[in-house]
Amino acid sequence: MSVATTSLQSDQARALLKALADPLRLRVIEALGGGERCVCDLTADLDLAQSKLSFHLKVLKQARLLADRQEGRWIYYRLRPEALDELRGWLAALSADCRNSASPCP
Amino acid sequence: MSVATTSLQSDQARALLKALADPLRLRVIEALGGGERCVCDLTADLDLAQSKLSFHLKVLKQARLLADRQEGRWIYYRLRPEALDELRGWLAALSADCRNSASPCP
DNA sequence: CAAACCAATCAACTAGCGTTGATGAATCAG
DNA sequence: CTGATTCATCAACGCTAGTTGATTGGTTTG
Repeated sequence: MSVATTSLQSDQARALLKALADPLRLRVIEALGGGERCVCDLTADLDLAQSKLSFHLKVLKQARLLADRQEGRWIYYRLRPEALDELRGWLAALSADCRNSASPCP
Repeated sequence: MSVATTSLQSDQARALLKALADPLRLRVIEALGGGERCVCDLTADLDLAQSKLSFHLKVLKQARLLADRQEGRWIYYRLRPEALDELRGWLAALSADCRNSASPCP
């Protein structure tokens, strides 16, 4: 299954990369690496101001790296592995064809 | 083969992600996806101010995404596929364990 | 040698991103 | 209904990263 979902456009890849390229967001991502968590848990575990966490969750969600669901007054976030896999595919395509030598300049 | 070179530290991953998460640098990366190029070629192809390109090449080189070599007065840059592969490994590890459901909050 | 060329570096400026603290919206308990 | 809880949103601020134009260093050519 999963024949490497047709590789990302570079703009989409860039959006994912940008969303991941923040230390705090990476901590969030890794905290969710073990499975779904609610915001209050994340706030406590990562020792973050609530509005700060909320801001970064929004960024990650807009990049479609996270999905969320509401249950009562709690909101649970989870990683979307498909997004990570798409990015992996994009990286794989990139590293495939870069071993050629240069056409000499002069 | 390649048992996924022991996965990156998250700090190292972050450095790679940050270096990649810039539109101009992505254009450089993709321009080098086809093989080694000299700076003057890149400047022309990407239609960039020389100092601007130089700045971004430096960032990419410091992140060890690029390597360079000098030949006369030209300097050739090339992609380091190992860096991309390390990042891919890191992403793979991340997407492996994130399908658990939450421990309910209340 | 001097002149031309390639690329890196620097200082000054700008803008976008993340932070902070307060406020608002939605849900639930009493 | 009232008050408490959970999370999102907002405006103001500060900082860092990228841009710009000029200069410097190093190499080749005449």
